[in-house]
Amino acid sequence: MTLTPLQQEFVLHFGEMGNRWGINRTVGQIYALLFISREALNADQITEALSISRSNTSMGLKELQSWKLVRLKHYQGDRRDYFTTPDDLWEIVRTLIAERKKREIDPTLTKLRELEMQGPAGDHYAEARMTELRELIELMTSFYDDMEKLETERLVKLMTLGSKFASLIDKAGAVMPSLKQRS
Amino acid sequence: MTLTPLQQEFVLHFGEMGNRWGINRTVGQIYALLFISREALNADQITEALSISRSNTSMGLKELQSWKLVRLKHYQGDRRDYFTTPDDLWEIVRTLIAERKKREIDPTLTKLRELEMQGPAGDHYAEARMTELRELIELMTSFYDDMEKLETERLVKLMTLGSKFASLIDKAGAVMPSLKQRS
DNA sequence: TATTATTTTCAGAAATTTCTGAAATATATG
DNA sequence: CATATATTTCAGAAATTTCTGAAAATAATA
Repeated sequence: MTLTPLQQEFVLHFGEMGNRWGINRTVGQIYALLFISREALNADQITEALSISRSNTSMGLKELQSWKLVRLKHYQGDRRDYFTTPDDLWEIVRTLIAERKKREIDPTLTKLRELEMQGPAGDHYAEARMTELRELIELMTSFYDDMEKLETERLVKLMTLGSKFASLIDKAGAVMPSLKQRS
Repeated sequence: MTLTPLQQEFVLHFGEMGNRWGINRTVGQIYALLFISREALNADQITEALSISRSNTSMGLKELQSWKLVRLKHYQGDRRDYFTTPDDLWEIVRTLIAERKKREIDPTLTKLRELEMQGPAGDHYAEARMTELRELIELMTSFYDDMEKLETERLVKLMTLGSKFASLIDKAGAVMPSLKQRS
């Protein structure tokens, strides 16, 4: 497996971006490689294409599996595991967002609830700030849940509304006053 | 400056989350501390509260400034810099999203356009995948731009639509067919 | 200008993460 | 069962990031 210059550059870019995305270079590169490969690849092919060690490939694939970002595939008469990304890009994005939410948002929501449970600590400002933060995370989380449920077609339609977007919101009926924006 | 147990725990939590958010522990802690402090703090106060070195504080504050996440404040007869977070939590979230988009999405969009510019490389599948990815990022980016423009009040209303959400999209007029979902 | 106060820079130390090679484990086949 | 194939684990090496202390730079005041 040798990469074309185009593949090479794409893969290296995702390796660099890996840092910013909270995954390491190798994991980024493996995912990029799978993403642009028509056929599923086995660990040895990945290892060779990326010039990394076999064990590094193994760990990277495990990490990608924990993110639910790769699919396993098997071929008749070949007992090696072959890996691919879902064909549907929207599915990939949904998974990515769900996993990032789980890792980056949910633990904080849990922590904030936990701290509030411990009861007032006489630290009025800090407590108010934390409550405000928790409420905002809850609001955004419930919005996420609603968007998550939408079929891709509706999601695409929503995203292409453009200037109609704001007026559409205004047309919708009133909402519960308790959830209105704080001053 | 000594922290209350509540503050302590909140600050430590944000330090831990820092990793997952692509900022380091210290930066996370500094931000958390400023977030729950009623008054603006100077570098020495932060240094003492977090038990870190003065230089680390300096670098952390610089990093937070590059994220546009802190405000500078000055007091009469005191030439030290005092730092705060915006009172408006929505503003903080908007800034955070804008900066993350800039760091995590925009470079890839640029790279994809650059690779497409280089013209067809005979690598049909990879090229198609990259085009698909670019188009999806562009769609999401334009949606982001629309949401970004909304006043907070409308944003909150949108987020509280709940079950009305899906039907609202359906009620909107048809969109340009060229931007419909790909099979 | 000299002095003091404040902040930044930066080389290297410390800590952490990433990666490798070798060994261990697991699984299939003759 | 013995052998071959495939994958995982893991200790330590390598690379990278984070943090510190000391020095330098910046800026106000006497």
